[in-house]
Amino acid sequence: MPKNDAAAVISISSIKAACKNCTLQELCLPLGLTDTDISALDRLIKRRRMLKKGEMLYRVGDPLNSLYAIRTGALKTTGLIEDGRAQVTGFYLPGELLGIDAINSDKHPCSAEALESSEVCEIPFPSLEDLATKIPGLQHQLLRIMSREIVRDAEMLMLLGRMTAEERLASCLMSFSRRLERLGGAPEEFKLSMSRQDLGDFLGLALETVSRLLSRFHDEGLISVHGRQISLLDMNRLRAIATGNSRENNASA
Amino acid sequence: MPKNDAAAVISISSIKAACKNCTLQELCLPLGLTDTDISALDRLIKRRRMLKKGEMLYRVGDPLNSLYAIRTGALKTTGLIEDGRAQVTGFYLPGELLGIDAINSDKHPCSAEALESSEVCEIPFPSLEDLATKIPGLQHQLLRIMSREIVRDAEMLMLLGRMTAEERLASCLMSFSRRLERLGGAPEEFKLSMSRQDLGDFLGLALETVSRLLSRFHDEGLISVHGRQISLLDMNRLRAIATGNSRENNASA
DNA sequence: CGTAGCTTTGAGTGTTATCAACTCTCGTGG
DNA sequence: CCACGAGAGTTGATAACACTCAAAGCTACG
Repeated sequence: MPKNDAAAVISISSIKAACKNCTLQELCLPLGLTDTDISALDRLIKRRRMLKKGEMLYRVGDPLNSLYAIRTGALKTTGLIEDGRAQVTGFYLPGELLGIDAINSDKHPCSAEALESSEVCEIPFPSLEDLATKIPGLQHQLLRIMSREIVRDAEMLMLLGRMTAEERLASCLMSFSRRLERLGGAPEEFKLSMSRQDLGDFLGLALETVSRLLSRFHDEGLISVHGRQISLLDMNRLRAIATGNSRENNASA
Repeated sequence: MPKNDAAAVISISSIKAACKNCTLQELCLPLGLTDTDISALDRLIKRRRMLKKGEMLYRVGDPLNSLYAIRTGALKTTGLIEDGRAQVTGFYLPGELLGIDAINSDKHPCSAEALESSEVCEIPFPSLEDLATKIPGLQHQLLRIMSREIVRDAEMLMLLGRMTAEERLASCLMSFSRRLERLGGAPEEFKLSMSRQDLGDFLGLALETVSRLLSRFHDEGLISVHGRQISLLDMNRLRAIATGNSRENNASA
């Protein structure tokens, strides 16, 4: 059975413990640190935690104890409005850091749920903060990661505020592609780990709209869709749509 | 003439230089620092910079040299999509920190423009980072501010993704009210420093929609609008609208 | 006091949500 | 091994909310 949840996103061979041996090192916290610094960071990592699909890593209101670096799998974070409406605030892939939005109030302002079997590194926050004062490079890396999150959120604001449904979906597909490529995967072939509903809740669209759009992109030869398996067939046109560069020469069938 | 641009947002009497004497201390970077620590921080602040209405503090792509703490006035940050569409990614009031989204790439990913005459403290970032390694409290405060920004962005994501135009505007008004109150101003009476266009570009709405909605809120007795002068007359109902708690008992006139 | 920009208001349109039915997929148990 | 059922996804019809275009009123500044 080559069909493996975790492998769908990226296959990582080194299950060895230490950050030192982790393929994700270049994306994660230790980027740019010396070997001795990484060892110090290593000692902090409390344990690796396995999550099954649907399992919650933390919930809204939980106290902030640790940040989580994703090793394998995929998670989503969700905020809540009282009435049924849900907003998915983000999808998180290996090498990305979860929980930094809790630093402000010492409580998690959103919930994090595994979209597939996932493995995360738990990093006790007080220890991390303490270590960061001793290792300037680590502090800088922490600030950079938080800043990147802010930039990414700002991009989402742009997306939700000013883009059409078509542009949002194209944007989202390109984003997955880019991030997967960074992880060493094929940038034009991947399996979505989230439902159409999740995708819609992320993009501010009804799940039906997501479905219709995927079908349309498929019909137009931009992508190929088989359930959650996606192939990007025409990245250039997709990119053009995502960046709004297809508003005049719009070849809408 | 009591009508003063800066005073419209908040009247600050202490124009004295040091953070030590700054009314905004409790909102800004020095929060929770000891006197000696604040003095150290003080020595960093390069100069206070005055901005006229419409003046740019920095533009997309400018290298990150400093962060900016707002003393008086108000600014907006804007991202850009090629074709005319603009997204206002945030409005910034006194006590708030500008530029932290540039840490990730050492370049400003958005532009910042003064909405009225404003005064900002310029904080050279490398020095700040350096000092933060020496003062754990400062590092923590920096992380907290960045985390707060992430939380606020996530709230905007919710707003843009799942809220109706009505809810967005109510939300926005309540946000201004809350932030102004924190600054010591009256929470139900304020003057918007931005145009309907800016408001629309922030909320993901057409300026006409913003205008219509303000008129409707006015007619319904929720607020009073005279140009940019706003009074919140029924905060409770406004809050209910903002949080989506008025979806059944909707008293649309 | 005139002009330019901002704001309001109106009419018509379009994109996307909603409601609804049907199909597909996959896992479970007979 | 096949049938069944539940959840996920697709597709269609209809309607609403917010956009666009347009014109007139207002404000503020030179």
